[in-house]
Amino acid sequence: MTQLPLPWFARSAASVASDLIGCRLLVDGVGGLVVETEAYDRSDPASHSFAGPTSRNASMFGPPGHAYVYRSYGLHWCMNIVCEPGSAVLVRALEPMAGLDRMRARRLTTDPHRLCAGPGRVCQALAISGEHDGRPLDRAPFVLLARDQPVTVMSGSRIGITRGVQTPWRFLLAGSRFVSRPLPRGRPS
DNA sequence: GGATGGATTGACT
DNA sequence: GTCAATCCATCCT
Repeated sequence: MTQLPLPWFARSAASVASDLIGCRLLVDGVGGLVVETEAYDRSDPASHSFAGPTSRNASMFGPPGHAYVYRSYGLHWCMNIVCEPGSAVLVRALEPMAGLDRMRARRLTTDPHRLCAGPGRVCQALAISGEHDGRPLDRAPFVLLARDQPVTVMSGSRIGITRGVQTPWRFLLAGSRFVSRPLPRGRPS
């Protein structure tokens, strides 16, 4: 079990997003396998960083390997991991592995496939909020471990955006039933 | 100063 | 399938 060092994130978000599939993310001992991510970068019209730094997205322009946590639709939290400046990877789904009891209590559901399937659900299950914005992923309460076995990564179009729709920067663990939505039938985009 | 819409989710028809 | 919840950046007047 190897903790990913912060410089590991100092490269393109798409590259990090693909390599994060199969890694393990824990917050205070609660978490699991990363099975779904999306990449966003400075040149991407769908990205919060597209129009430059603001108070909300300041962490996206901070050091790599730190969290960028923002509020979505006024009520949910979404967690990203910062890569090269102005780019980040959105953590969209985990396969629950540790702290299932705490996840169930926070999420008010017992279905293991609904505990961490979606960016808002991941943050609720792991109790991630604005307090974690800007904090480094190599220190408590975070633990982020490298893959301990090889994985097959699939890619497709990102979810819930209106611009940059064609960019295939959503990454999934092949065959996982813990993703927020399956890839469309047929050839991946 | 006000209106609009979003990297979402859960409840409901 | 539709809709409301509700924060904040952006765009308009």
